[in-house]
Amino acid sequence: MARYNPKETEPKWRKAWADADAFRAVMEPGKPKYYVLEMFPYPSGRLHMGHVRNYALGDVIARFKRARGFSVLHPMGWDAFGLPAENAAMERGVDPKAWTYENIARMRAELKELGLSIDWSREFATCDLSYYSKQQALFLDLYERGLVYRKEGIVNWDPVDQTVLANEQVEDGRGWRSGAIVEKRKLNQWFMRITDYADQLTDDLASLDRWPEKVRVMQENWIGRSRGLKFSFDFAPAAPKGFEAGLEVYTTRPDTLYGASFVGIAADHPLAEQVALKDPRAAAFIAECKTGGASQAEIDTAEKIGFDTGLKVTHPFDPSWELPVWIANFILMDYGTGAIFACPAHDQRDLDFSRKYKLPVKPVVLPPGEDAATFDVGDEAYVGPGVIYNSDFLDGLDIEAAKAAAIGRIEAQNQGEGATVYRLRDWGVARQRAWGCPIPVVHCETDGVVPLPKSALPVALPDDLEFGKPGNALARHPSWKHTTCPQCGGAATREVDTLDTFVDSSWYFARFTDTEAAQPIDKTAADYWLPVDQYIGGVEHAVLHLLYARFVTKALADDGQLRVREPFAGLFTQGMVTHETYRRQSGEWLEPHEVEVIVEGAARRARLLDNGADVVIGDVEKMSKSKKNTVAPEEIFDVYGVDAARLFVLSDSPPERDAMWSNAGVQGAWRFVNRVWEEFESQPAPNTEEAASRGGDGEAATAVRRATHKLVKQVTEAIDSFRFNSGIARLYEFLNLLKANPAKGASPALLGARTEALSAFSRLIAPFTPHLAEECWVRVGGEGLVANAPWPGFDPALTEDAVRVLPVQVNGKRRGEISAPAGASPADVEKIVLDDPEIARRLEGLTIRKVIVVQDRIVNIVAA
RNA sequence: GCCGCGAUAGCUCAGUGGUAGAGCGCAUCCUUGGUAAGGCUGAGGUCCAGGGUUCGAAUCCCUGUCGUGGCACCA
Repeated sequence: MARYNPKETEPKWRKAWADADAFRAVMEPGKPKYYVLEMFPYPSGRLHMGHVRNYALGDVIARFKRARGFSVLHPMGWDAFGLPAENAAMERGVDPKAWTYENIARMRAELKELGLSIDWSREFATCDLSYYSKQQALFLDLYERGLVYRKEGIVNWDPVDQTVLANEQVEDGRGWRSGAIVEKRKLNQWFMRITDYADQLTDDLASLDRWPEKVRVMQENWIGRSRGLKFSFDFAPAAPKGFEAGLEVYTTRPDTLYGASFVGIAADHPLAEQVALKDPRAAAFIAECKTGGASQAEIDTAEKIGFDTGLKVTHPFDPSWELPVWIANFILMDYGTGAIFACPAHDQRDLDFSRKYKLPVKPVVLPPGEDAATFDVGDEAYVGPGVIYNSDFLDGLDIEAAKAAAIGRIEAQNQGEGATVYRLRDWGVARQRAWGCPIPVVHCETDGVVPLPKSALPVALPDDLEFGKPGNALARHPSWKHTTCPQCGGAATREVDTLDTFVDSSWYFARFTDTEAAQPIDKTAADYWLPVDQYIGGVEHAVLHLLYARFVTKALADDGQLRVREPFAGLFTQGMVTHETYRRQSGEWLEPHEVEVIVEGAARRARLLDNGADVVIGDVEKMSKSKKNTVAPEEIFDVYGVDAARLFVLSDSPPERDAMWSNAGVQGAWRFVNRVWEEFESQPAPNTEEAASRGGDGEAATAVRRATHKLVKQVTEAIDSFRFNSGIARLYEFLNLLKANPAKGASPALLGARTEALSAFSRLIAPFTPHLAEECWVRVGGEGLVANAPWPGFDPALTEDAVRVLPVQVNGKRRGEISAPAGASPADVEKIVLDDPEIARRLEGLTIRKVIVVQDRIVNIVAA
């Protein structure tokens, strides 16, 4: 008997799919559509196990939906602009474009080896002129709608990558790629008005019922909508210059206004700067605030410090009540108005500050059950519910009513109004990099910033960029930027900034619906295919990419270019692929293939393959180059075949959790592949006589038939609910059942049942191990490709057993079992139970209080 | 600090009110012309802890412990 040979069969079937053009997506009116998309890869040049898992997961869905009769779109492309290409150019003197396209070629070959059901005719890279020129047209559309603008602003500057970063790209005060401490710089910058959509982006999260709750919460927190009151304090006696209108503050707790203790402003507030001009001590204090570290740990532990400006403001509800104005280091200029009123009794930060500087602390919210005469806050601010007191006209109200009343009074006094404030800032989209989509705008001495007309597109990148030194190679190109102004015809220079690569990825899913269209987006194709029914990728994009894509989709919908207002109806965030780590005694990391793991009973140890030296087995961690705990997919494909690798990453754990790669695990999957093939080979080739005898009686045949129908049901449900690992577990079990009912010596009835079973089985494994499935499908006499075969159905009647074995409990303890027909009435079952001699023996001397029969499940007798 | 998630066999995980399961690993035995293999059989579990609801709890509720992810001086 021939061992299953993936090296022969796998390429053969990939060729068969390509020859048949099996995965071309076609718009078919009257047929339900399904758009499956995995987050497209950055062409780093190497496929890693994370990719294998991501694309295998998507492929299961795509193949399953195809078999279920959907018209499926499952495309692939490349997120190809970005810094790594420029870094490679700088380090190795290669051309970023050539480097990128070579990487794409290599990764495409590796991806194709995975046997994915992808429509490769739609492939594109974001660095293709045919893509980014369309993006330039979209940029102009958004510019025209006022959603793109330019302003001087303080930006995050990454000194290592020499570029501006969006807020979302700064983590703990460091650049998300370089890890360098981010500096604040004042620059002219391009922004997209994502804040215009802050409300929609928050509200529409509720409609994304097939998104993980976790991601929705993260986006909601990121947008950070809060409702409160903006109002101005009047100065007493006289306002400083420029503040005649008062000092504007924002609060979410207007109900606690009578607990006010002081007013605080950020160190970089304009008023603080003005005070510093006259008072050197204030200037020194502000300088001190700026020396604090940027990392989260430093911010957390930073002590609250303040400086009394000597200025006073009057309380809005009592002109005779004066409050001091302090500069405080814990107030942020870029949130709200950069100024607050402090109510220490009900805000921990204000309380810490007030205790330190001996400022008054007056509680105004009385917790339930406390006595107004004795209640006091110690060192812990009270932020819970309660009744307002010590607060004049607000006394006796609950918190929500008091908020409304206070806002009403402020509005009546014309001192301010209820306001909604967001944490979200506008999206800075310009990058000072050459390997990106050029911004289609020129700078003219006469006309200023002038967008190009669409007829002047595309603005192509030059092919002869010099990457010898850091900085923007586009800016220092000798001729590229020199052009003429489309308005006055005079000399002008091109914008040398390029777009953030997150712009590239915020509409690519729409381009996939028609990659040939002259317009950026073909309305007919987009209306047919969008939204993406199932989007799959890493949770690390929960905020950045997924928020930008939602914003751009809404903006394009408002521009009439898209019908959908949300791009991704379903989102699945898969876990990472992890692996054990290994180190020498000296602490150096070791690659898995340098190590031999030895199992001794329950214990495991490891040694170096070279010289047998002891190796320390470390924690299981995400595969990473730095810890050397990676396994190259190519090497696995070579040894075990693609199907075994796919099967293992899919079977190991639930898709949303981390999957631990292990050699033993992939070997197990490989053994399964072989055992499956063995089972198909042991079955006599189908002929009409046997096909006619399908079904029939005989206990084994019936058992196999029932198990088959149950299996179809279980696997179908498992795939539908993204529990691929448990679907595969059922397939493992089922194979064991087939082995227990072998073809050798089987009755015609059993052979028939086996034929039915194997036919279903070959289709059920197709989403997971597509090559093996094709081979099995041929063996079982299937017509055409299993990739085109319909999903097996099941007979619900056959998924249930006719006779049930019911456990019998006495007082909750299992005391025996009885057999009863499925669906037997409680009275009938009770009779069977009470007639059972073993049960009767257990009940001797006891009085039966109650008999509980759960149909087809269990019987419990309560007795004393 | 706030919001999640998890804890079930040695490992990775199913099981969401009704007899505690799978794969891998481990052990015994068989096969030694599927052989960097295959097969039979088996051992192995206070379902994290405590309390509650229930005839009945791994499952529902409460409290706690440990691990893990995200957010965070956001007024």
